[in-house]
Amino acid sequence: MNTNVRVPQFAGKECDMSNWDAGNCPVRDVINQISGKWSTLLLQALAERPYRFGELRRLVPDISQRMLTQTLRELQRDGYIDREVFPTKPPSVEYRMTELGMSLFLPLSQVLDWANANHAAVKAARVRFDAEA
Amino acid sequence: MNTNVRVPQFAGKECDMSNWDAGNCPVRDVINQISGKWSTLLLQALAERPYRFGELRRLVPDISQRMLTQTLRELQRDGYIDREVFPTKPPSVEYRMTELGMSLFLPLSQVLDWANANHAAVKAARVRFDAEA
DNA sequence: TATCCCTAGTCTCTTTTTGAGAGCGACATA
DNA sequence: TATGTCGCTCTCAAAAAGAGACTAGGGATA
Repeated sequence: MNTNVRVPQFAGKECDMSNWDAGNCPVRDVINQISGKWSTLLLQALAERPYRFGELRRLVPDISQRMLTQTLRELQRDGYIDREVFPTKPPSVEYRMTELGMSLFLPLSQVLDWANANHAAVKAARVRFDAEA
Repeated sequence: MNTNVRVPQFAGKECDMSNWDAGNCPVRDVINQISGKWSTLLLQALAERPYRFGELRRLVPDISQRMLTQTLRELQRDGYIDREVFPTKPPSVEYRMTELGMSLFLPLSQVLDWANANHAAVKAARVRFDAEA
């Protein structure tokens, strides 16, 4: 076993590459949850204001109920959102972001901004790649 | 069709929620690619220095060759990394980050830093959630 | 009164994605 | 001769995701 593993720098901090296996790496443990297909989308919505289940479903038209429930539960489990049930006649459930979720969304929104700003460049790269292949 | 859709703010910019379906949303188009299980991990590695295929495989022990090849191709297609083949006797292939990739990694590394810093809080939230369930 | 719809899910079934592992071809080492 | 190295690709099994039916209890509609 190699103990002299390279230690890459990013943003001034170290990341121990000797434990990049799933179990030990904090980054992977956190990122794997929020890197799902729907997670960032829901975080983006809930960062703006609280939403109810059905509202989120209509907001993201191509998510299935199954994945919406599941993704919300995972985000709740990791402490990014809260789930509040109101015992109205058709029962209603509201999801809202926590402090932790907001603190995550701060850097995350920078990435979303980057995506907006550089979408054209990415699309151009795809065209180039597909042309020469 | 509802044209008066709420427009959430994040980081001072607008995101048109009326096209949150997969085809039209720039954010989803960009994010969906880099939100794979392995993408951020490989970007993180290649942000530090160029790596060869086998090096990456050893660095991320639990990735399959299939997913490593596939994820690298996708990152290459979107213009984040370059692939250079050296016709040595056992052929060697080097992957290195592009300018575009580096510009993405700038905000992305902020999220990775957040993950490092808040791993404990996330784990605590999980324990709390699992206890009351 | 019978029928429908609303809510926030769960359950089942099918399709897509991922993982585990073999094979490849040319050359180096033991 | 046998085995290992390189960067893949291929096949088959397992896991994850998507589509859609079903639930309960009350309110509105016909």
